[in-house]
Amino acid sequence: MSVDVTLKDGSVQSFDRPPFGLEIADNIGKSLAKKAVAIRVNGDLVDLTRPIERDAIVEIVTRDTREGLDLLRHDAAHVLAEAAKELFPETQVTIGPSVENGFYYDFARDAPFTPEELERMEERMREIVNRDEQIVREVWGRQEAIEYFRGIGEEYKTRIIEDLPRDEVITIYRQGDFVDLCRGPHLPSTGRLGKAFKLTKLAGAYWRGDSSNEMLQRVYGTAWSGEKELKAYLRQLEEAEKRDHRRLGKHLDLFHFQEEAPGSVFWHPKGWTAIQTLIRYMRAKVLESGYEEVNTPDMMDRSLWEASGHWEAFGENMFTSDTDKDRTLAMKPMNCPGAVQIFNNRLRSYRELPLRLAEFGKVHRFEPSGALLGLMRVRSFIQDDGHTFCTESQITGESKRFCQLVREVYRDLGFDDIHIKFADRPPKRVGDDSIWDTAEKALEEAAIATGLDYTLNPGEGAFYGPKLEFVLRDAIGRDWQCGTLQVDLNLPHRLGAYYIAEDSDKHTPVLLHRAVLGSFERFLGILLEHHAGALPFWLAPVQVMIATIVSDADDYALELAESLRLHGVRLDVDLRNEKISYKVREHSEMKVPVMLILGRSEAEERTVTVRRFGTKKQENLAFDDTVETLARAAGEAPRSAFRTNTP
RNA sequence: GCCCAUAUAGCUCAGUCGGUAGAGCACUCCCUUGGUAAGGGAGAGGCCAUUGGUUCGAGUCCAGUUAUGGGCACCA
Repeated sequence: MSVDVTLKDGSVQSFDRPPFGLEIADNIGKSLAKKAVAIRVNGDLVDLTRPIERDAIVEIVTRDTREGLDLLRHDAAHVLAEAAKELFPETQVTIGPSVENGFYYDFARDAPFTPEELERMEERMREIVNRDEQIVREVWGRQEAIEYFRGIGEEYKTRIIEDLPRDEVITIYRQGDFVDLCRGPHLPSTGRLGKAFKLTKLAGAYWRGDSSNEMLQRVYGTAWSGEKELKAYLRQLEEAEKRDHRRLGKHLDLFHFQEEAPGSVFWHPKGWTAIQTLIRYMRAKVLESGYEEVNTPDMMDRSLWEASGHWEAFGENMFTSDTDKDRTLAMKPMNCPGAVQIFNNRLRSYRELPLRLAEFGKVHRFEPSGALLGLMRVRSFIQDDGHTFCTESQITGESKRFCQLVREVYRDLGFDDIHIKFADRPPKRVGDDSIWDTAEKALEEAAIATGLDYTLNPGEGAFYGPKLEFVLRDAIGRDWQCGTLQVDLNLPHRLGAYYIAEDSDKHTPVLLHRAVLGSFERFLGILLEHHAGALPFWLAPVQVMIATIVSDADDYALELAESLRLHGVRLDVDLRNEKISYKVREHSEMKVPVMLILGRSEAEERTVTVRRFGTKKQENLAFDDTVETLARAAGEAPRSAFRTNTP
């Protein structure tokens, strides 16, 4: 019996018996064999140690590919499980997949692991790698597997097997004395894992991801194809930590949190300036896009929330007040019911549609304590909210208009890498399928019209309608979901909204909920991390710092400051008795976009030395030119503004 | 909400075996007027998150609470 395998380059290797992936790799080259982690046989990933029984098209998968790395990480999880079982035999294993940047394994045991035990497990993992144990695949009978795992007290593994489909082939991987249920494939031996891994953290995690189940002990680790990659990853973590908006918020004196108001921000003057600048910008953009701005009450009677359905669905996350003994008032977690009241306040004609109401409303949500995270997840925040009342046939046009707005805003704010997620009908929903058809088609058409990438999230829509979600990628490659467009086929009806159509009858409008930035608080957090704290000129709380070299220049500095201030430039003056290098250092650390440096010669010649953030270059300008340039920059739209922080 | 960790000066952090709290930066004052990332000196600043317990004695050990962080669950 002979087997021919065809390689990626079209060449063929012939064997007179079923070959192993390892042999094929070896025939191609030693270095490839060294990097190989699996082989792709007619499209399926297969162990390097498994014979290839018949002719096939094959491709060696190496550790430096996406798939190879996943496999490597999965192996790391197995080695971790082996280490845990050796050290703590009473611990039960459950599941251990590869994840982005690494892997984890969930264990069941009475007491959580301690940080010391984490270290011991990592040491043991290195021993297991050094032992270079063969990893052997075996096919077992279903009953045999259940009895085996039950016999050794592995209840979770037993349950996993019991829940597998009847016809599933049960495969077992054996490495040393450790035997685990696994689909595979795996490396030929533990030695191939290499040294580029590290256990990183301990966490609790619910069995099967369900909070009503017991909590397991999760051990996270990271693993890479080589030590260079591991180091690069650890460096990247450090970089992300430096950009952490919580650190920057403190350092740049933007905001703080304190115990008395968990999840709510104390905005300092500089932080609030940035927020207000963002709001001003968004206000101009939405007015330009055909919205009118409204404002609705922060607290409204419980009955309204019952009518809207919020009380039942989200009541547990709403703050309430019983100051008035006779009624319960609730803080708004969303602005939409208020917007509907404005729509309902008088009879509406179809001629008014689409009616676009924008609201920069502050909402309060009682988020679970464990969910709070700096500015990213808070209990009260300002939304750049908007509600459009329209007819079914207007959904497409309105959606396109909104997608256009989102694109412009994101581009203005410096985000060019954007994609859209389209969430269509969930199994449980309200409304006829025909109107879902219309709504989904409208959103999809609008998404396509943007020319941006979009992906389908099947069944992820809200019960009241499908939605688009706008995701942007920041400077260090992280994705943030910010904008959203949701069609609501439910709320207008629930709150009795209607308009008089051409046929003189009452019709229920469709409501579009939409936000571009989402929450101003969170978006500023994203901007801070994106820019590593160095906000662009138009957004910087302090745009210009005037620093003197000698006190003889003080009067001149104050004159320049006054002139710039009159032209709308946000600035500070540093007349302190300090050396100029000291001042430069300090204001550079505060990431002020422009420093104007004044010494004796500037004062005498009525010039200004300009130093922009991120560069050491100095520029000497006349007094009037400086004022004019900076005044123009301060008045300009964000995108075209004085780009000072991109050297 | 659940699991784990953490909480010391405005900030970043040290504090051994339980014996009355320390550094650097920032701040105030003095000297220095110096040309592009830290000039020098002096001073002030702490109910060691909070409540209780153990102890002759607690920043330190134990328990509760709160907040924060990392995860899980949640995210209208």
